[in-house]
Parts: sequence; C-alpha cells; structure tokens
Amino acid sequence: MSKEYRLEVNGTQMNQMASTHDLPKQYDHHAAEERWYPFWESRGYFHSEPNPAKKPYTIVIPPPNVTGALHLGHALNNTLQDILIRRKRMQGFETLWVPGTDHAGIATQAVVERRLWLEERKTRHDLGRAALVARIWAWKDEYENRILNQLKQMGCSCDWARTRFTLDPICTQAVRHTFFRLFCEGLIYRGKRLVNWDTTLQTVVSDDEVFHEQVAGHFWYFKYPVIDPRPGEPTHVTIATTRPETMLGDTAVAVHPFPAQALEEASRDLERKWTTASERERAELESALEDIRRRQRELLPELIRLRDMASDGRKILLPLLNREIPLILDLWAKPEMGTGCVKITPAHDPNDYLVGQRHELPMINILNPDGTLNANAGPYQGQTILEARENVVRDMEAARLLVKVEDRLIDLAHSDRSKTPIEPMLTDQWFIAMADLAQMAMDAVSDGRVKIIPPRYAKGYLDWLSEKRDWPISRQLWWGHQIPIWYCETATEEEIAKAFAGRDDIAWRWDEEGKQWLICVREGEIAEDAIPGHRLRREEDVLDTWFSSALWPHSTLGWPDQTPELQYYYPTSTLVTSRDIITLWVARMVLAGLHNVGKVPFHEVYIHPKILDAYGEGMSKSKGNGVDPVDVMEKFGADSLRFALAYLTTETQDIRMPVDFECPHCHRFIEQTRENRVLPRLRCPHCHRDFATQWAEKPEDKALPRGLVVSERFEVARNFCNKLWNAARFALLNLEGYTPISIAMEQLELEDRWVLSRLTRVIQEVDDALEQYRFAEATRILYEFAWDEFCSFYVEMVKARLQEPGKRAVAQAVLVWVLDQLVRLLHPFVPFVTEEVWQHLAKVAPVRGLESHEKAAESIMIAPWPKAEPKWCKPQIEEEFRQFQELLRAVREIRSRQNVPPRQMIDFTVRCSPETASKIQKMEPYFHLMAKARPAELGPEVKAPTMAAHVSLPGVEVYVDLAGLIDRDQEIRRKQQELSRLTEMIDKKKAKLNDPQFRQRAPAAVVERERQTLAQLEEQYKVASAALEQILQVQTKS
RNA sequence: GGGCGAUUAGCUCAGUUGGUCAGAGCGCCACGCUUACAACGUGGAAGUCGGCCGUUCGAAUCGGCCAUCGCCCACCA
Repeated sequence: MSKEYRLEVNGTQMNQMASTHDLPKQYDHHAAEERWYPFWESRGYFHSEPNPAKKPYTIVIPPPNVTGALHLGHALNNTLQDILIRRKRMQGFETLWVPGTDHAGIATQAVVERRLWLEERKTRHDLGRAALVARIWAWKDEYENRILNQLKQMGCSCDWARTRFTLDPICTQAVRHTFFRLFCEGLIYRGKRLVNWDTTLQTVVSDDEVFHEQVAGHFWYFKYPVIDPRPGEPTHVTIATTRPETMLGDTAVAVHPFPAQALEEASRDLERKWTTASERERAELESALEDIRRRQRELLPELIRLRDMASDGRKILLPLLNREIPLILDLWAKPEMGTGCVKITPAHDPNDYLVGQRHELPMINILNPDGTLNANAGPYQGQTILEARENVVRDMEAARLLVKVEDRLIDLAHSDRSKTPIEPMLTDQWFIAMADLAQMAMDAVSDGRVKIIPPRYAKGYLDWLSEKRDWPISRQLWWGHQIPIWYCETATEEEIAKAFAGRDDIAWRWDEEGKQWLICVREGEIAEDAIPGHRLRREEDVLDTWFSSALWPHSTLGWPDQTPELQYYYPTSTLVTSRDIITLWVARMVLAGLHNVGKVPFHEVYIHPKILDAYGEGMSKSKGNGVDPVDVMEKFGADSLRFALAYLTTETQDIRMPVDFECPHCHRFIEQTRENRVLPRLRCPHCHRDFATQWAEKPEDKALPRGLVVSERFEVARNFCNKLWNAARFALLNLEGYTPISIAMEQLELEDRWVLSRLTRVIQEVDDALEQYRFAEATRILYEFAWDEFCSFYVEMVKARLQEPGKRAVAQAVLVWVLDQLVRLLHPFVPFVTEEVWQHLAKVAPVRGLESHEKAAESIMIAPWPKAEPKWCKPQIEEEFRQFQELLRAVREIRSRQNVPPRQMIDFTVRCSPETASKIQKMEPYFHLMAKARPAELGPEVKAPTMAAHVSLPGVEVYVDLAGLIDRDQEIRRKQQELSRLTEMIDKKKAKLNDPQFRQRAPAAVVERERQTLAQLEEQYKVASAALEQILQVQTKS
C-alpha cells in the first residue's frame, strides 16, 4: 500500500466526517479522497477471487511504461476502465481489474542511461550489464510506485494483490514458455536484417521509435569511371547521393533495364494526374513533366548505352577504394530520379539491400557500432560519418570526379530517444514467422470473436496483419527478457543429445548460416559447460518489449499453469486502449492468446480518443504541453478529472484540451501558448508575480512556487460535483425525523411521479449508452438529469412539502430514494463524492426504498446498480410537466423583461382549455415558489387584461397584469418582433403545405403535423396581434 | 502515395434511424448573495451547420467533388 494512503483504517472514518449540521457549502474533494480510498481498500472491495456463483467481468490494464509519471492520456484510459469495472461490480459481476506496469525496454534503459550520463558522466559500458540493470530496477521500483499511487489517487479499483510487472517471475515464466514453444515449432528463426542503428545508444531501434525530420543537406553528383570504356561509350557513370561516405560500401551501380519505357510511363502517369489536379498542383506537374521531357532528350541516349553495357556485364571502378563493382540492371534505378543511375549500398540502405539480395551482391558493412568507419572503409577507417563525408567529397573533388553539388532538403530519420540520425545497418536478428499466427489473429476479428469498437479501427488491424511481415523480436539492450538461446559452434549433435538426455525442456537446432547450434531452454539457465568439453555462449540480446506485452492477458493470470484464475477470468471481457497501439499491441495479444491458450484474449476492444492541446497537437513531455493529472486532481479533485474526461469521450472526436497555468499566487489561469509553455518561469499577468514551471532548473527559478498545469475544461466537472454535493446537502438538512415508509402510487404528487419517471428513463439510457461504450452520452444524460431536473425542479418543488407535517414523510422518502439512485448511477464516474454522500445518507436514512425497503450497503461501491422499473415510466406525466416548465419559463420571462423586483409577487392569467386550467391550478404553489407568481384567472373565458405583458405558447396564452408597471415601448417592440417572426414561419409553412408534391409524397402523418403547427402559429399570431393592438390603444388613451 | 477522421454560436463540443433539432457548457449582456449551492439562480443576445453539385416533397443529417486541419501506414539515390 502506498505511503500517501497509509491512514489509520480502524472504522473511524465515520467520525472523521463532518456531522450533518456543519456540512461544508463547498465539496471538499481532498477530504473525501483521503477518507474513502483507504476505506474501500481495507474492506477488500478491489480484490477478486474466482467465484462460480457469479459471472466474471475482467479487464487487464494496458500496463503503463515505468519510464515516468502518468499523463492525461493514461488518466483517460484508466478512468474509462474504472467506470466499466465499477458499474459491473455494482451489477453483481465478479469483477477483476488486473493492474501492472511494463518494463518498456529501450525507453526505460534510455532514460536511465541519460540520467547516468548527466549526473555521473558515465556510459552503460562503464557500469557493465549487471550494474546497469540493477540501476534500472531501482528506477523501476520508484516509478512503478509512483504510477500505482497515481492510479489509486484517481480512485482506480484495481486488484492490487494481483499487480504484475512484465519482468516479474510470473510474466517471465510465460515469456520463457512461449519462446520455447515457438522455437520448437520452428516459428522462431535467426536472420539478417537491415535495422535502424542508433550510434549514440549503440542499439537497434524499432521503426516506431524513429522520427523523421527535414534537414538542410546536399545532393552530390559523382562520376564513377567505367573500366576500359570502348570507343563511343561513356567513360563515366554519374550518380547522385545525399550520403557520399556510403560509397565506400557500394557494391554496384544500377541502371534501369528499360529506361525509355520507364520515362514514357512516368510521363503518362503525370498526364493522368493532370486531368484531376487543381490549379496549384498543375504547376508542379508541369515542371515534373518538363523534367521528364528533358531527360528523354538529354539523358536517355546515355542511359540506353549504359543499359547495354550493363547487359554486357561491364564493370565500374569504385573511386577512392579502387574496387571493381558491376553495372547491373534493376528496376529500382528509376530514370526519372537523380541521374537515372543509382549507387547500390546493400549494407546501409533498405532499398539497396533488396537490390543486393536480388543480384546476390556482396554486402559490405562500413560502420562500427559507435558510428565510426571500420576497416572496410580503407583509409577512412576510424573517422566519424561526418568526417568521412567531408573527406570523401574533398578526395572526389581532387580526383575531378565531383560533378556538382546541389542544396536539398533531406527527410532524415532520427532516433526518438537519442535524437541522433539513424544509420541503417545489416545485423543478425531474431524473428517470429508470422504467416499462420497473423492469419489466426485476422480470423478472430473477421468472424467477430474479437469485436473492435468503434468498428472502423478493424480495418487498420486487418490491413497490418495481412502483410504478415515477420516480427523482429531481438533488441540490442540490457533491460528486458534476455533471449533464452545458447550458442555452441563446436559440439556434435550426439554430444548435445547426450548432455541433455531426458530433458524435454531443452531443444536445439543447427543454424546453417551461423554454423552453430542454437540451444533453447524453457526455464532457468544452461551452464557454460553443460556439454562436456565445449563452451556455451548465451545470446546477449533481449526480447522486444511487445513480446511480453503480447502475453499480458494470460501471463498475468498465471499461464502456462492452468490456474483457477486463468480458467475463470480468461478470456477477459474488455480491453480499453488507444488507437496507436492497435497493431503493435492488440494484434499481438490476439495472436499470442490464440497460440498459447487457444482462445482470444478479450471479447471487446474499446478504442478511446486521443487528448490534444489547444492547437490540436498531441501532448508530450518534450513539447511541454502535457497536463499532469496530479495537478488536475490537486486543483479540481479526482472526481472532476474523471467526470470531465468521460464527458469528453465521444466516438469520433479526439479531445481538444486547452492548457492553462494556474498562478500559485492569485490562482487565476494563464493560457498556455506555444511560446510560454517551454519557459522555466512565468510572470502572472494578473498579479504580476513570478512562478516556476516544470522547466525550472536554476535554483532561483526552483525557489519560486510552481504553477499547476491544468485546463479550464475541468471546471464544468468540478462545478457539477459541487452541485451534486449541495443537492445532497439540502436533502441531509431536511431529513430530520426520516422514517422509512411504504408508499403507494396514489400518495405520490405530480412531481414525484415525474421525477421517478424521468429517473427510470435515465437508468435505461445510461445502461444503453455504457453497454455501447458511449461514455460522453452517459455522462451527459446524468449531468442533465441531476442538474436540470433533479436540482432545478424536483428539489425546488419538494421544499414546500418538507415544511408540511402531513406531506413531509412521503417527500422525504422520494427525495432520498431519487438521490440514492442518482448517486449510484454516478458512482462509476465520480466515486468519491458519491461515497461521501452515501455515507452521510446512511447516518440519517440507512433504510431506503419506495414500496419495499432495504438497508443501504456499507459502501456505495458494492451497492446494487439501479434497475429501471417500467411501471414508474409515465410519458403522459412527463408531457404535462413539460407544459408546466414552459409556462413557468413564460412567467419568468415576463418578470425579467419587465424588471419586476425579485420580491414582488405578480399575478398572471392564462387563457387555455379547462383541462389545462385545472392542471395549472394544481401547480399553484410551484409558481409561487419558483417564479413568485400566482395564477389569478384560468380558463377559456379569460380576457386579456388591459395592461398586460403577454407570452404565447401552443394552446396557451399567458398574461401578466402589470398596470402601472408595464414598460409599454418594451412590450410593443417585443410584440412587433414576435409578429414578424410568426409571419415568417407561417409563410414558410403555408408554402410547404401548398406544395402539391409535399402533400402527395410526404407521409400523411407529417402533413397532418405541419397542418396542426400552422393552425397553432396562426392562432398565436391572432392573439399576439390582439395583444399588440390593446397595448397600442392604452398608449393612445393615456 | 494509401487509409481514417474532423469542419455546427467568440471558444470547446453534442446532434441515434433525413420531417419544431438548430442545442449544451464556457465566455458575453441584464437582474439577483431568495435559508442546498455566487463553483449559484433567472432571463437575454449570438450560427445561411466549411464550399459547390446532386438524391429527395423535404438535407446539419444521405451521395459526389473541392477546400482546410489532424491522425495512421508506406516511401523518398
């Protein structure tokens, strides 16, 4: 358990709560959070055990990297999971949410190495493998703790007893068993591959750890001499390159086999594009076409001659090294690019590698791991890439082989971690053959065993898998699962078989290319001298992080052991994640689950939005635009963080989140901009005092108070929590003498039936939305019900009855019941404030219900989820109520526009049908209470008072007699506006109804509705113009 | 280059199956500290739903094209 939550848990929580009489007016989120999380945890609510009596509902957390603290994206991800989990728990499922963290191979190692360098000026080689790994473990412990605490602070109801880490013994066992099985099945192999080499970290980085950046560079044109040119033949081949130094590794020059056709095709292609291109694009196309025509005129003859020379098997002399290299024919040498001829460096360029394979060219690696040139570079050995580049260019120039240099923007690959340029390099790597595995994973989604939500994301998943590219799994790192392979070059198969006789946990295979035995062991290690007379050498590389992540849903449950957990909880129910790891992670979990367990890892995958800043950019630490969930919780509370995020989780949109600094002095917000977000200190424009930001490094900056980084978008949620708190506060202050009573439907007042009907519908709608992962919709429904209906109407209306002894008991019972149901519905979203309310309610109204009663659960967390009772659903009452609300609004509008003093009671008269009149009559006290207004005269015979403000509603005319108070001009203006609006609408409707097409083709019901609307509008017009007439007359008389 | 998404009030966003759906919150204006709540209440102003064309009796909603923005994948001697 975390330090932050080490609180005395001895059943004294109740005593720490404020008593009903001094409930604070503002909800104190800090107090509630500190009080209830330890309470839940101590009661063991988070813990789950297989329980055959219940259905399981399981989520495994996408394990956050132990690289650093959680960001807002994590907050979103985990909020949504907790909402699902808490609701299912209340619904009676046996819910398990497995928490954990990911070792995140290169990312974590890089962070620790960077710190090692900054603080101690040491590299990992100074420390050695064991010591570095020990350092990373220490780092991991610190950050894992921090991450888990953040999750707890957010209220996440994970089963902490089952916390896993991708490098812990449980996960390690799964990794080893998986690797061993794949090895035995022949699905793991060793091969050559061109990798992204990071010369600073001296490691391979994966494609997704590479970013591209445009840098200013050059395009050098070199001439390579042709060996023994015949008369009339070109004496040189001209090539162009952005990387002159790589020529030292050249093993061929390629030319296109059909240059004329290729150029022809390229020009046809451009012409085709021309037809659909816009003005602007056409200019570009035109110059490209022009270029091709020029090539056809000037370059083509030479290319054709070179092509012929290539078919003739002619050779080129590679300058500087004086190596003989062939002139080859390959489609890769596009005549519309560069000089039409291309140098081939198979060991240092992905495309050239393919060419090299096709032509079986030698592959010459010219680089050392640290980015200096090796012996293959001849005289340039030992130089850095940049030094070699300069020297090669200088020497080529001296040899008069440099034709020209052009400036050019180059899209250069950089390592995400070290920010240094990537060198493509040919190395030995381990792979998993994907053909069959990928197919299994595709089938699982195609046939619906795994459902991806929203469904559009299935396409990317299927497309990516359908390429069935083998998965490179080795990484030249020290932090991770070391590949369980031992090499032996010298032993014979008999010796190996003898040494490992009877061991079914060891397998071996001859590696023809490496001329060595590959020996794999399922668990533990093999001693160096396990084979008498020979030495075994262990593979140093570790596995790709995603290898262990792929096993997460079953490894965390104990696989390969057939644990009760695995049998009960697997397949898990839902995976909640973001779209950028659908392929890297989701796809691999599906295939690993199918391969290892034989079942899909989860039934549904919910892909949630990404959080962007005000500029629509993704948030990141390096950009400085990240919002820290801890800051948000400090300022607004965990519930507000959660509620706001859920409120923003719509299906199609990413979440745009303007970022603000909070001035620590005056607590006002300062908008974050691209400029100010990277500064170490800022001056508050309101109070003109300085504060520090996350970038503060200098002591004088760090000494300043730090401004929180938050977003104003959490205010809505904070206000909502406070509103809810105050509604509860109202109830608590009015529950004196509460006793549970059985209530018959007949005892209920209109507002009771209305609010119960609305509640019933809300339960249905929230259930519906959440089943479909429509978090924003569920949140919105609850927000609007709680605020606009429960608080603004029900609570207001019940006030009077709470003062009447005869009506008090029923009013209390309904009030408590609706509040009870509302906080249950809200609990998954805002667990702390709802628990706070729940516990307060338990003190004054422990037994609640309408017809039947139940003692409330000791925590809302384990209280049953509300059920919609169809019998409470009363559409007619809702309709009546809607009319009341409109009328109330009309009266209020008159008050407001006539500036009637707030305390002054006004009378109003209503012309309407007798039925409506009697309904309005019943609502009398509410008009009094909510609008300081009194219905004086009601019915069909009511005449408009001579001095009146008037509002017209369908079938209802409302007048307020304001003799002496009326602002005539105001009222006249208003009426005129209203009349012109009505005229416009009437004209539109008439035109529509006069259209024979409409009358014929539209459904009869629609036509009828339009007809009725028109009649209403015309009636309103009549009344309004009469009212206007009357006011005008009054004016004339006076 | 391939794919996906977005464009609705000053800002951030809702709008299920085409027919009172033009909405919310913030911001703004006016009036209110009315004994749950000023983190509040009441009322108000504000948008030719990115543009064009089509389908339809009828389009924010369906189709096509264009523009702008964003994301993913591939590629760039």
